[in-house]
Amino acid sequence: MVGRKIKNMEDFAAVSGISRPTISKYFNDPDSVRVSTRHKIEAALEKHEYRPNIYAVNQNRRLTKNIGLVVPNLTDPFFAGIARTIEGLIIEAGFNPLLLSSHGGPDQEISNLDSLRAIKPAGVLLAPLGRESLIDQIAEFAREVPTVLFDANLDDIGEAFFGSDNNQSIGLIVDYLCRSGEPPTFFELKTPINPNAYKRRSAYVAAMEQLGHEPQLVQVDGQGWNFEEIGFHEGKKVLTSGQLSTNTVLCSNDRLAIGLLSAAFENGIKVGRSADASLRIAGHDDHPFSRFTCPSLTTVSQDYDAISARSVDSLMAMIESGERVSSRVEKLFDGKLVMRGSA
Amino acid sequence: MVGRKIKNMEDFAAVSGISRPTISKYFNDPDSVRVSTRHKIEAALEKHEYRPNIYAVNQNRRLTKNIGLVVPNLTDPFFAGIARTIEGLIIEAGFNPLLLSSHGGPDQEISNLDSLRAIKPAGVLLAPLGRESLIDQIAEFAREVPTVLFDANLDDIGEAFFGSDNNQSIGLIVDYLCRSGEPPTFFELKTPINPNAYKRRSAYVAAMEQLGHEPQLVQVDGQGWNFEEIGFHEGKKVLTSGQLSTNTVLCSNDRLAIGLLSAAFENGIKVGRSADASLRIAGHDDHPFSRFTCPSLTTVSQDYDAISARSVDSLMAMIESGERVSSRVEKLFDGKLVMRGSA
DNA sequence: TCACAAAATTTACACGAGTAAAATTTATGA
DNA sequence: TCATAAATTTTACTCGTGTAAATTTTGTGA
Repeated sequence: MVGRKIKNMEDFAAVSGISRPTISKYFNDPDSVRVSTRHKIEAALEKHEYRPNIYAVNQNRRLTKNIGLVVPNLTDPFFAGIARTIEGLIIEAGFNPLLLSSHGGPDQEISNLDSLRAIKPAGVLLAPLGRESLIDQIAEFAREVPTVLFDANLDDIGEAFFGSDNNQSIGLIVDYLCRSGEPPTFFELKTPINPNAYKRRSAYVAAMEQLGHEPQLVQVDGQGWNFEEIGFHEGKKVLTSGQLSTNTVLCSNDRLAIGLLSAAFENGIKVGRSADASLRIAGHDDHPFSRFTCPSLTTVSQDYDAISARSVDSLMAMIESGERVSSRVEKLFDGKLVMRGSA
Repeated sequence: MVGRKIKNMEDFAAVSGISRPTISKYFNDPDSVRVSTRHKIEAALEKHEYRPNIYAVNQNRRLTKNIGLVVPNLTDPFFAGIARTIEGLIIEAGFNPLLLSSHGGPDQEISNLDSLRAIKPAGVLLAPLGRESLIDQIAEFAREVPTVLFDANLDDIGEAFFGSDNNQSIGLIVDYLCRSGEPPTFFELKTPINPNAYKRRSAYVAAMEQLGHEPQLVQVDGQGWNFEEIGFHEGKKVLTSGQLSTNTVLCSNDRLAIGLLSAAFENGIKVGRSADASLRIAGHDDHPFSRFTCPSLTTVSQDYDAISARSVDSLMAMIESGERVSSRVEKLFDGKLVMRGSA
């Protein structure tokens, strides 16, 4: 350890015997300097501990190494999981992820984008709220900053969208439910926030019709993101009022199903596929918790590894090429049936 | 809208008819300039849309307005909830929160602190992993940056710690369980990651002894943060092997309890406080999900509004005074009994 | 109206890097 | 060994803002 402390690149250049701009080059790409030089720098680095000042670096770079990652609601373990996966991919690609949650609110969503703007990110991965999103402002942001949407689509916003094929996945589970018992009633919110919910609704209707069954929609009231609560309260009403024309319920998402399962339990209704059960309940998403419901929840898992990977890849491609895509890419991934105890 | 675009403070100073340094003063504290000046600036701001470049600002400020917020695991809705609350408080205080999750890994925890170092934060709020945390490195960080610990304590690290009084809360629920039925067996991990778990263990032992009962510990194997999984698998073994000497189980945390409830259900064991139930299960933390387990989980809620508020307040006080505290503060908050169906 | 202290503003320089263009060094082939 | 091209390094200037010190303006009281 040398006496004098390294405060900036100048100091570090001095102790390593190399000029400052060369050091700068090294930090931007270690392979861009001569090997002998690189070794000298790395030797000095081991002795002196120096890291370029992030703020000074980013002030002058045309593009920062920051990537914004905005999810609608981190309190939902489903999004927490995706966020974690994507964070890892961003770091792997040599960038710096900045995770922001919209906490279910459109104002927070915009405020998140504003924070990101200030940070001059190289790109942004955005899972929008959906129906409540302030479309115009998001569109404007996406025009300024390379943006890729995932999970929920907004028409023509961003350079690409990656999500689940609700037609395929709902078709899959409707098919399974019909084969294995009575055709399902669809349990959902009357006015969902998430565009996927609308797609799932029509996918359900289409799948039922194709199988020759009449679609049955049970649409309950409820606002916000506390789906378990809604599933529980409204589910209780539904279960006691005899609104169900069959013994099978397909919920628009797992969180509603978790609430409904809880309601069924409290009402002494036995759920499952065994002979003595009087109700089957299925969900969609393979929420981290659905393994541990009572009974465990039959559902469809989204291929969010693929969604994450493609979203990050596509953003990286844009950033590296420095060009916006000519035509917007939309790619939907298949879900997989996860058979468990509840249906 | 004027023709020429505002690129920097210089430009903005020109169009507003004020010198640049005065503008700078204004952005640091609008009340530090003469009222007439402030009005001029604000009028110009409405016309011209200008925001100081974050990087240039932070390069020169001794202290940034950034506050790091590190939680052990964002995938756990409990921490996601706290994080959200704390984020709000930080923003309210006029700072900029940066949320990082250690994802249950000590290396990630250190790497998070390293990222924060690079950002030169005014302060950091850290909920450490606990036993696995790389103590020395965290201690070193806390010496460099004003740090307040919450949720889990590490001896003598940081300027303050705010958490739950496990003695009080475990005492509360042990007391309740003993009054209302058979004394509880304590279900926990053999080698927990979280220091709170150790405190809860000894709090349980103390509470039982005080009530004249013999403590019964069931300590299961299991690593990592997938507590539901551990509770489920190990719980199954415990339930079938007759290790329980009473019909009541107190779990070290709700996530274990959720797994155990699931195991009980699969084994056809009826849980609850009704006459026909053969097992009572209670947890600790009031996890967001414990309302929706089957039956709903009796537990103890942590006062994390208080924990969040005090943590932020205490960090702000340090930042504003610019001094480290002379003696480390530790404050524990009481939990509240949440009576539900399971016990 | 004037003197004077207090407050606000301006001047001037600093911060810690990126990066074109110029200068130097290195590698290549005869 | 030398000329030459290619690669690397250095010189010199730039980015957008903070801030101490110097200057100017403002408000107050006589």
